[in-house]
Amino acid sequence: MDKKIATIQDVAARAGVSTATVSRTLSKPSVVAKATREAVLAAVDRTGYRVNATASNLRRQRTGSVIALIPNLANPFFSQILAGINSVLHPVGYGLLIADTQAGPNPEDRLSAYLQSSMADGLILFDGTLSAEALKNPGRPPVVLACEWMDDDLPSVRTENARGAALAVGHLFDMGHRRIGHITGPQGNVLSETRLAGYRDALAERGVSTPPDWVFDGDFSMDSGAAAAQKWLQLETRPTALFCASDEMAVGFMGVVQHRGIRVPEDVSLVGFDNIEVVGHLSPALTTIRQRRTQIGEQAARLLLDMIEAGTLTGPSQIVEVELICRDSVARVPA
Amino acid sequence: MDKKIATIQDVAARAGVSTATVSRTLSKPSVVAKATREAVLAAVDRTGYRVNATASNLRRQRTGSVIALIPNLANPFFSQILAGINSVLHPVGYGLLIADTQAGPNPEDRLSAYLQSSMADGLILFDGTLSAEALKNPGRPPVVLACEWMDDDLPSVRTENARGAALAVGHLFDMGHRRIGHITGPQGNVLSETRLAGYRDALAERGVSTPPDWVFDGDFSMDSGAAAAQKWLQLETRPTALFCASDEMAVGFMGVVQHRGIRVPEDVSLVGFDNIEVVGHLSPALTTIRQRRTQIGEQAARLLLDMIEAGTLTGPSQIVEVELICRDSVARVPA
DNA sequence: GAAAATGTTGTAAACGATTGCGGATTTTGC
DNA sequence: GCAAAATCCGCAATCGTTTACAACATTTTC
Repeated sequence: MDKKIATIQDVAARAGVSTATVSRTLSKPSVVAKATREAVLAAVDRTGYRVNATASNLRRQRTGSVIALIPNLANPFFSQILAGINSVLHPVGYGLLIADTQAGPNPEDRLSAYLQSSMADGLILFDGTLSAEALKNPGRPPVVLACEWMDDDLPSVRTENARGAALAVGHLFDMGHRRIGHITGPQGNVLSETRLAGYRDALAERGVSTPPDWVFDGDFSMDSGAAAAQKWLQLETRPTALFCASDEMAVGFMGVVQHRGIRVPEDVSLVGFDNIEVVGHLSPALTTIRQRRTQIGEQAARLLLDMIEAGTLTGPSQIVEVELICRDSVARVPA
Repeated sequence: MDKKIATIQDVAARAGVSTATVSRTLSKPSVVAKATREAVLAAVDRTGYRVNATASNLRRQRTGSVIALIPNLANPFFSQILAGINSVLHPVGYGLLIADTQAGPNPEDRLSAYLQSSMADGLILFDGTLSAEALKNPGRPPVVLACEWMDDDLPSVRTENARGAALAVGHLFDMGHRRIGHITGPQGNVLSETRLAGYRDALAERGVSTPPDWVFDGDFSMDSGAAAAQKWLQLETRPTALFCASDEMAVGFMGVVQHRGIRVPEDVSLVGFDNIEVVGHLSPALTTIRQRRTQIGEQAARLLLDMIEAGTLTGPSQIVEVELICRDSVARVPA
């Protein structure tokens, strides 16, 4: 059939009009007369023409895609966010390119490269630790930060981290717990620090004080949750409840303590953060703070599109709500 | 500083050469004289020039990206594969576009759209149920199937599904189990069917027969594993062991039976499939069949690149090895 | 020392679309 | 019935590269 892929010229010839008219029929149908429009559409149909995105993008001085820069692609936390991003990008004709910042040697250089590469009309950045010089360059494409954020005034979409921590700790307190520990995220990460601060504030507010060795260093990974469990086991007086800065760490923690025969929640209560899918299927199902990942992705994409459209480098940061999901990993402590 | 983004013209002017020479310096440095080369590179440096990918792609009749078509982006199973794909694509200058096939209304049309969209030089398809007419079109870009495969002779990269099933069932048999059930993947899916067949063959080979209600319909999701558990609970004579066609279903199953106070593996043994990260942290840690997801991604990407390079629509299908990972979810049955 | 081979660079034509401008043609207003 | 306005469409330039071809200079070969 189609020996070659049809170009706009072929369509124009077939419909007996100029390429300009074909182009207009496809992009602004209202300006072309009904009869011609139909002729053109018929020709498009018969030739199986699809506009060549590359040529179109070149002429329109854009790329038609945005890049999501993710610290670690293998982390399932991001997949749902990507789905959210894609769901808004695709309908308006943008493609989603993905790249992991931590895969290569020096992440900052790679960010710079992406910023200048003219490969995308905008970026969504999931790694707040990156702060390339290139972000200062006024000629760069728009960037929005998702989840994390930076001191600079880059627009961002993030969740109510402090409130999430407060909800978690408050819930434990309300259930009678007074010995409440915490497993942190990686040092230097804004998420970790905000959640840690939220934990401290919530305790202080209620007049509860805790020894320093009840906060365990983690890095959001299951392994680090497991490591925290080892430390917890060695404590002479253990906290009766833990607020974990990520669900994954809660899973890691629960895995090792259960393996030791310790019961959750009877012997230790746990609250996670994120509400990743698996934690609802554990036994016990994990009580956690829900982050609406799809919504984060959607809002970040929408914000970025607006910025691209408006040709601006700034925009309104957005906060998405968290929610406490009560399941079975928290026990009431008898007074 | 840089008021406008520099073009190849700017560089040429600055270096006092033609644009052709600049282009050559950047792509085939060997053909330009050392002195000119250095002058050009210096000019590139001073102007901060980066080649405009869109223009380059247009001229070279390519797009510089490949699309990964994934049934469900929110499924963490794929993220590691994507990481693998990206790790081979990125170094050679290809971008990775992602799209989910099941997001919109009619997946087949969307596949066709992607095939014709001239948005990518090739596709990696993770959904073997799609069989668009467009695949017949000789003008389409190369496609490789990953994980799944089709009756057509599309090249594919997949794991040893049958052998995986055989390993799982064999292990259960060796541990003394004779009442072995199965939770299947979605109907009509090649993976489901191959694993189911592998399960049946392994049993037949050992002269074990099982009633039909010991194979439970699932769809790879945790929820379906949980549903299978409900059915299993209602059986009057229950299998003492289950081979689950996915880890996620094993997790779902384990969640509900443990919730009912049934012990794994003392009361029921489980073997999963995939070795997703979380199952190593459960209590008990899940015995499973490992699929090398990163490797699948890498090989699929490499295969596709070769096909793009060679301009062919076919290529050598590849099988990647599986491995039995013994953990704590299988108990020995006393003779 | 002429002819041939080799090496280096520039000229200019693509690649396939979009769009400002202006010329026809039709409609509207009076 | 005629000028003005509106509508529709084509011409041709343009986006930023790459690359066939030709031109010229320099060596090599015999």
